Amino acid sequence: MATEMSIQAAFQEVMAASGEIPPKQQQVLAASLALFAEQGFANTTTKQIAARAGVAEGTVYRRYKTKDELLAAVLAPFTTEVLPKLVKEFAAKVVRKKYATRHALITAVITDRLAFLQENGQVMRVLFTELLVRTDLREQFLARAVPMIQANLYPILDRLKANDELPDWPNDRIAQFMIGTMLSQFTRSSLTAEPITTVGPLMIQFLEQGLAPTPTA
Amino acid sequence: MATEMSIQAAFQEVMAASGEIPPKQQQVLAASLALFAEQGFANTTTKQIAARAGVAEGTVYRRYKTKDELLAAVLAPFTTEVLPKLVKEFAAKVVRKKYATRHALITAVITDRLAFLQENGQVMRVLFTELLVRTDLREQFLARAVPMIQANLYPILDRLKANDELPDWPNDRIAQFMIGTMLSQFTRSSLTAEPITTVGPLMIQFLEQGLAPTPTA
DNA sequence: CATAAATGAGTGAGTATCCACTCATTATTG
DNA sequence: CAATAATGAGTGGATACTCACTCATTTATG
Repeated sequence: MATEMSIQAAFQEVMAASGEIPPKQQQVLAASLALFAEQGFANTTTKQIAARAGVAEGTVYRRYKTKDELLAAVLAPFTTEVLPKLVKEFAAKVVRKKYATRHALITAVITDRLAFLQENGQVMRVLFTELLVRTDLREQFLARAVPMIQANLYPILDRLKANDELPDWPNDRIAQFMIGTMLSQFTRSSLTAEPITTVGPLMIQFLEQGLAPTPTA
Repeated sequence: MATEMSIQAAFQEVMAASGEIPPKQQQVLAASLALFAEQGFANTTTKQIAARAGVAEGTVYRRYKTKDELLAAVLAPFTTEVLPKLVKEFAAKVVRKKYATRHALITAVITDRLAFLQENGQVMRVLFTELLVRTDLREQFLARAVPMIQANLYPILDRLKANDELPDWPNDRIAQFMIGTMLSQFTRSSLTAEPITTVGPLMIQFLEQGLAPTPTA
């Protein structure tokens, strides 16, 4: 399952970091993630989690004392491990290859990040849904994600602007257009279960044109 | 409150349609909508609804026999009354004014629909959140919304394509880019509580460029 | 090496709480 | 006074969470 790859990896890291996590606890985490993604957090019972994990209900509470802690445990590796790593890897790659053109940047962003979205579809969905409803989680997430994007993406945008490869719009708007376009496609794909890859080329073209610098420079 | 205008209007229609709805029932509907938007459906209790509506808990169940019916009652007018009317009004306006250019169309869409999104922010949010989690609701909604868009927006797109004002992309992709761009801005605005109007001009420019026809025609 | 002690993951029946929903009773309206 | 609306205490079922106990594995001891 390509779907679980990245998160599996994240769980591995957490395991390695904080000693051993026994296999049943991993099953609990995996079952929680799957059920939260399918039904939403609030509609999932600890009984269901135990059943899908093939575990007694008490086991669910062994390591994580509340259902909310379970949600945090499922989401945390994503924001603290996966997301930073992938943003930085991406930035490093872009910088290394010295993408000079808008086309190169956007192509890289789209292909790379679409794959990322698809691989982490489950967590993305849980995160997204809960962010809409939980004020605290939202603030916490934004406090992490926004600076990360500012530090890694904005310099690249500035460079391209200087080279007249991007219009002189605020960085957050440019980022918004890029991220928004991708997320809207991701949402649609994940709801209709259609493969997201087919949309790639058109998105690239759309973004490339949309983010063309205005001649009034 | 500009926020409640359109929905208030929709509730009015439903009232007129199916006899009288006593004022306390309207308070119940309004309270439900507000709480669902703030906390999500699953995290809202009927006790909370009664409290906010200034009503006894039994009153909540007077007209709507289950909590799910209450959700349906809050959402239904949106999809069956507000949305169709606004789509058709929009299409009629566009056709009447005979927008020949991409710029005119997009400007009209953005200004019009952004105002619409903002006015119906609460319902939009509830609908959006629940669509992510409830399969049945999703199918039901798509079965209504998709044909509506196809019938009203696609012909306009086709005409513009014929006039070389739009690229020869599938209509659903073009619609996706437009709707996605707006929704992403709406989501951001509604989460950060920043006014959405400030983004309008940039969105228009971005979409206009992004949807420019490719010279390879 | 054999035995005892300690550890801690796992269990599942049990509990306190919460919540959607009911209904007998009371207030309101025409 | 009839009919409808509103009330709020009450109910059953579900759900998050607990706890006394088991048992396999690891560690200490003579």
